[in-house]
Amino acid sequence: MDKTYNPKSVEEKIYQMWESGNYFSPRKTRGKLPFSIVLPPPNANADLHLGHAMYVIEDIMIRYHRMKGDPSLWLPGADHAGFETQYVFEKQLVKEGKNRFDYPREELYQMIWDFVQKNRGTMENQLRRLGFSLDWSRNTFTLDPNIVEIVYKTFKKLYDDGLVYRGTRLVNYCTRDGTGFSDLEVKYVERNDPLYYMKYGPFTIATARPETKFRDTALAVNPKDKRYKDAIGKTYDITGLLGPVKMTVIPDPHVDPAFGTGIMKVTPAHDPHDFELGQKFNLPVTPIINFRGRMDFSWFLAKKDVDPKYRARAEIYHGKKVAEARALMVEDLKKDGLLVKVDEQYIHRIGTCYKCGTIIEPLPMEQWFVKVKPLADASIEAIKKKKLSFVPKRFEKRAIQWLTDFHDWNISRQIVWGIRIPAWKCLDCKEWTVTAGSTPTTCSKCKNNHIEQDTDTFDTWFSSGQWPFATLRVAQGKPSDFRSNDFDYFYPTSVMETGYDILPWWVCRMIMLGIYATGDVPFHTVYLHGLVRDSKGQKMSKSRGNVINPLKMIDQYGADSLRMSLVYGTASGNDQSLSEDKIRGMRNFANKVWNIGRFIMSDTNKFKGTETKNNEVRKKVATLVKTVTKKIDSYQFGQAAQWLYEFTWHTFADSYIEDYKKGEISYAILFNSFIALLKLLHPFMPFVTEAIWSHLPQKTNEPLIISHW
RNA sequence: GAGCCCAUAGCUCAGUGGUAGAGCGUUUCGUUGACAUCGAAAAGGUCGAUGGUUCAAAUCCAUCUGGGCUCACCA
Repeated sequence: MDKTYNPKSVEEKIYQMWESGNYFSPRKTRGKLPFSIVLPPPNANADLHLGHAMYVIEDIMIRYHRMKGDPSLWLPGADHAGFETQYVFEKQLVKEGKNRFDYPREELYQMIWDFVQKNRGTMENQLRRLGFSLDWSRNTFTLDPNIVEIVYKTFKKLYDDGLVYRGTRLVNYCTRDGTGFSDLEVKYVERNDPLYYMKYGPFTIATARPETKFRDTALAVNPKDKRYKDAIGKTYDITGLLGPVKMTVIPDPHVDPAFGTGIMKVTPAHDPHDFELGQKFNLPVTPIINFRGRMDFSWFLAKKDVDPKYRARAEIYHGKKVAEARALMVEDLKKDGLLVKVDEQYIHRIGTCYKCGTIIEPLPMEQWFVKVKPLADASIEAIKKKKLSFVPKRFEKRAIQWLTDFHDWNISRQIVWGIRIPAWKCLDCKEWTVTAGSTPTTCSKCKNNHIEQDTDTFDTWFSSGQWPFATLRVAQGKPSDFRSNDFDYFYPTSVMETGYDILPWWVCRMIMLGIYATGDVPFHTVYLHGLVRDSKGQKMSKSRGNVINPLKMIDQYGADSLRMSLVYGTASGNDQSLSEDKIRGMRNFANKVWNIGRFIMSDTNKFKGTETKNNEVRKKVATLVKTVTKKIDSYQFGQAAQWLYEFTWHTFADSYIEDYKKGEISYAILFNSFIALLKLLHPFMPFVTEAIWSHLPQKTNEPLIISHW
């Protein structure tokens, strides 16, 4: 054995030994309670970052349960990450002076497919580098045909049950990326924008978006507001920038009398609240902004006998970008004497695209929506009935809050990279035919054969939301296995371990879709880890230049050091700061363990003496086993790691080895204690412990990974 | 407007009813066989503030202060 532990020389060999020995594949055993975790599938085409390295917690649980003898399955997979991936790909296209519209759909899809395939192996090998004991024989990808089939089935079932519907709603649309989003993809940012007070017939209204006022359909006031009580129900003549219009005043209890002038313009086509109000009062939805984020005055220009002055104005506005048009209109308002005042101090929150930062336009669009409430209600019930618990507990409240607040979920995306929606529109009767994946030849309503498939794809989270049951239904063990279908044996899975930041995006959706599709929760425990930040507590990001690359750290200090750093002294749900110093410290610890092993190997039975401390050692080790077991069982991995670190270094090395040299402890006791310690350390630091194990004289040839806890 | 989290040694964080903990850093000493990726020793905190519950509070409760996060249809 070398004087210092050299991770590079052993890690790859050991991982190969594990993998080729099939130790990662569980043996399904009748009468034994299985333990299963589905790995949150990383983006297939991206490198791993430290957040992924946090899955070490899953490896600790899996290795622990495997050693306890539970049939333990950790199921790997990759996510096609629809929009995220297409976004990265498009950026590359732009660099080459092209864009996505230069290619037909099929060609673009194929190009992205190739792009992803090229990068796919990297991510999986990086998971191996971390020492993750994933069962690669069950590896899956969200675009595997058999996974897609399951996603289609769920969609069809939802459709048949009336839980998926096609409808025109205001959709969060990014005019730069050219797709609609669900509510979760909208990032709200605080901004200071001018609030314009303008004359509006007999009234004055305040608005931050004067450009949409041409398609106002009503005025709204709070019914309790005495100032406008008499106006409700009446229609007024109003002269705007494009001439006279008629506008009726409607009551709306949501109007805040203290805001602006207490009277609000209603624009159903461009404001979510106005849209709802419009539904209630039967107002038309009349857009004035198109999907490229430009003003659309074609409805006005199409009018006959319009005052040439107004027509000229509309021609100027038409086709201009929103911000540009707004500036022009404000000038014109001034000219016409319609601008009363401008509040420059106005601060509000506007929706932006979480990816590119472009202002999200709420635009009326026909999309597929999931009716969330029934699904959410069933999920809340399951949580309240304790079929599902959260670690730490506080996230239960948060999950319920999310599930309560969800609006209907827009699952259509106007991108090609993803699972194309299995719905066909009849060009004659305009009805939709939905299948579970098969291609229909005729319209299900009018039996005509003029049908065309929807060009949209599913929101990535719609497929990954089905991940636990989809992967288990697809992954089959050997036919000879007890319960060859993994789903029957491993579902519901034991634990879902992931970052708390995707609780609403992913965890809540998995609960909803899992219960809906299988009748049972997808997992019993949700363990949420915190974000990994830099040593100053700042978020790691490329632009800040403070990103720690996990692979680089493994190269430098070994996988065990990185693993231990991420676990040691951390608590569930809390963010942690990680510094290279800490990783270095853990590298030293790995070396310490190595050298204890070296000492035990080289210095056998030399020292004779009174052996008065044998019992004390025996007792202490027994306590340690109990404590570490308890900590792992209660998901306190950070504390388990601390106990192990403390005992190994400051009790075993500093005291026991010294006492042994004095002859106060027998070699047999020292040796057996070390064996126990190696086992306890193994889930946390699998490589160094397995390496030492292979040097120790053993009765069996069994590797440490399957030794008994 | 609502909710959640954090505040403990110079730095980063564990601990959560019973005499204050770790890692890194600092100071002093140590060159021999497990390990300098080491060892021995030391300095350093009235556990954010105030009040309460308790025989006992960093730990439970209330209020406050500072920092962070999330949600909400403020036009």
